[in-house]
Amino acid sequence: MIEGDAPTRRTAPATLHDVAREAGVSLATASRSLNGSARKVNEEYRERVLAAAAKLGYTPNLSAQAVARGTSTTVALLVADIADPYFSSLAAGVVGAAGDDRLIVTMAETKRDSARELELVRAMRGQRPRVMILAGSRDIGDPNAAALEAELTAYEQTGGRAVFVSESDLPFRTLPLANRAGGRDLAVALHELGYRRFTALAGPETLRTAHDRIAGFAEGLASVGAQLPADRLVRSSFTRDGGYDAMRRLLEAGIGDTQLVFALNDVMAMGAMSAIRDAGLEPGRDLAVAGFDDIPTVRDVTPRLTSVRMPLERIGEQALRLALEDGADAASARASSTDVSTEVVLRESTPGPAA
Amino acid sequence: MIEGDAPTRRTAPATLHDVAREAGVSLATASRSLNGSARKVNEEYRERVLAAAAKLGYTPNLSAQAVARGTSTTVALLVADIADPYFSSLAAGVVGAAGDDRLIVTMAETKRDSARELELVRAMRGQRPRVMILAGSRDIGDPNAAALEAELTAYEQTGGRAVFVSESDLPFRTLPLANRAGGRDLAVALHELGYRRFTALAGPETLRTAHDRIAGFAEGLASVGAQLPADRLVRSSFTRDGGYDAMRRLLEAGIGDTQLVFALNDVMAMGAMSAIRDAGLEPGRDLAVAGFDDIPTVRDVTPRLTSVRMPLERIGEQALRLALEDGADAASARASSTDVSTEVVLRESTPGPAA
DNA sequence: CGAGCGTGAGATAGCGCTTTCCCGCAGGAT
DNA sequence: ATCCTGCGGGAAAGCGCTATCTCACGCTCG
Repeated sequence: MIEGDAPTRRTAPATLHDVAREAGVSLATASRSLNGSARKVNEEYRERVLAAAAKLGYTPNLSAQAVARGTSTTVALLVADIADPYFSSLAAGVVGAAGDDRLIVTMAETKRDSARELELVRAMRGQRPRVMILAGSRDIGDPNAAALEAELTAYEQTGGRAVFVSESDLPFRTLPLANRAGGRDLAVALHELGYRRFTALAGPETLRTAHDRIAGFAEGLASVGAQLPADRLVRSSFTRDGGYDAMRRLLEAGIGDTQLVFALNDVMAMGAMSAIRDAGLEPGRDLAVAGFDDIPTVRDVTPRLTSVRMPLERIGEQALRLALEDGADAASARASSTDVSTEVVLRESTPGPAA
Repeated sequence: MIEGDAPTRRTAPATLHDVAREAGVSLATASRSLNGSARKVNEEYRERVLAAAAKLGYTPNLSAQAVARGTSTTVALLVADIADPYFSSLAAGVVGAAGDDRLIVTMAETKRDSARELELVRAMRGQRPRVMILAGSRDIGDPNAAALEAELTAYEQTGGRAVFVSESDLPFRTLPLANRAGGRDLAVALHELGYRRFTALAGPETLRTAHDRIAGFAEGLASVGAQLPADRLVRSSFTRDGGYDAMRRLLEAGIGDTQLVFALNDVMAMGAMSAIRDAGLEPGRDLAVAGFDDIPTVRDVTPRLTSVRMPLERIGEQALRLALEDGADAASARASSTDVSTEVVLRESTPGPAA
């Protein structure tokens, strides 16, 4: 047999069949030995199978298992932007929790486009994932909402479980985030520090998360007799550059008597601080800034940023748990939001107004 | 038929079989219509099938396709820590590029543990991914290296493609990162600014990436007649907290005549800057700081951080491209590193030594 | 001492697909 | 007219598994 010294050729991966033959047992026995089925198998056989599997470097074909079993071990995760610390922390939580349950997570980016999101949901359905976690925020009045609902309803009818992180109007399991309460608490805390006149750097008007945070903030101010006038809102995109840009425009238009700028999330706040500096002012001293989310890096910016802590990794874990836990109808299945409650963290970016 | 008003029950997803029946054609025809096989199918039949598929909300079962075709459309991505901006940017690049090719990416975290990494590679092999991207840095003298090599060799023999991002000693496709050259350029640039006495905040001694950056930095200094004494190296973990901690220890021990601290990556640098501030000093003015990677947030810290730009998203894309492109033997298959070349970005954290 | 039974290994029927292979049916060449 | 060819639909054989079913074997029990 002159195969020469040709390099080892491409071979098909070892199959269960190969293992069974190598061990001299039936396919059924091999399968039972390697995955701990309900049935018992003779210890001697079991060892033979295990040895054969190790020898051949056998790894069960997950796809085949999924087909045969009719269930997969996949978790599908949809985020707006992976590079955004908010989503990457959340993803870390999901991936971590999934690993504990030996689930595999597949991930895709919606890029904040609901049409794209819809398309992705369709595509991911093909994986027959056990759960699907939608972490991008919802748009109010999203024209694709109905289609998305239909798609997810179909998905759930076929045994899947959809979970939204943060409020949605859709009838699926939801991990509510305390955006509103957080906004409220922040407003009260800032008021207590002595701040009275605020301007908000808001995300797109339709973004549910942005809406809730602003609404909460306004409520909080109202509760202490202050207010956030409607003209004190600058709209932009929900990103770092959006924050920078909004702040720049605000400064150009004149900040009036604003004492504190509330950016609706930390990355926007960081952009805003840079814009403030680029205008020759000192954030914190000349103009206070507050953010939202408390992403890790806000501890390392100067001045350290006041924010509302969202336990992002934990939220990711909880989202998966919520999806996995059985029973209860979707409507009532909202995680106890105490688990993911927020907390205002006051730092140097809000030193209190000049005396 | 009295089904009552029972809520719609859980049903199995529509199968290709259902679609074929609905359309009144054979399974084969349905399959051919929905996936554009080599064979043509009568336009009228095709439309009937497409209509039936739409009506039933059919989505092809990817697992079944993978089993039948013998190939998957999965990309497996291994990173050290998803929440780390370095890896999340890289992941964004991979996910983006994968989306263009209609590939699905599954993701796992090694937590910088090579034993865990090995285990994950094994597990992911079960998915029969088309490519596997290992993005965590290699350890020099990693005791699991041989086992990893064996595992990946087996993987490639069965038709998969493994790619390392950044240098490894293992014989697989590699996307080399210009860690050494970047370190060299940085050293020269800093020297040119007038800095002469440096201390490095290094990652673990065994981390290949850290090693290369330091080595390049030392080389760069040597090339201009300066040097980095061996006792000017503080070891710690490769994270933000590692940077903070190393800097704290350095300050406690006394920084001597050090003019500039070179943190081996940006998150460490950010930690270090916080440590400097917590010690009552002003980064940039009292002690210059330089980082590496140029992650997005370094534009927003104060002072803005001097760094070496690594086009992370692009690197992620390239890694996938490299994995996908066929031909050539693994050894020679290294991406042209010009595509992912680095660039020193001087900013305010290195204003030049006091005159 | 034979019927009944639990045990556990093996054969086999799927799971939802793809992809041969087979065949009947035009249409062109002879 | 006859033969061959190309075309395209359908039957069916897998793909790598799991789970049901079958069945031989060694027991216990009356």
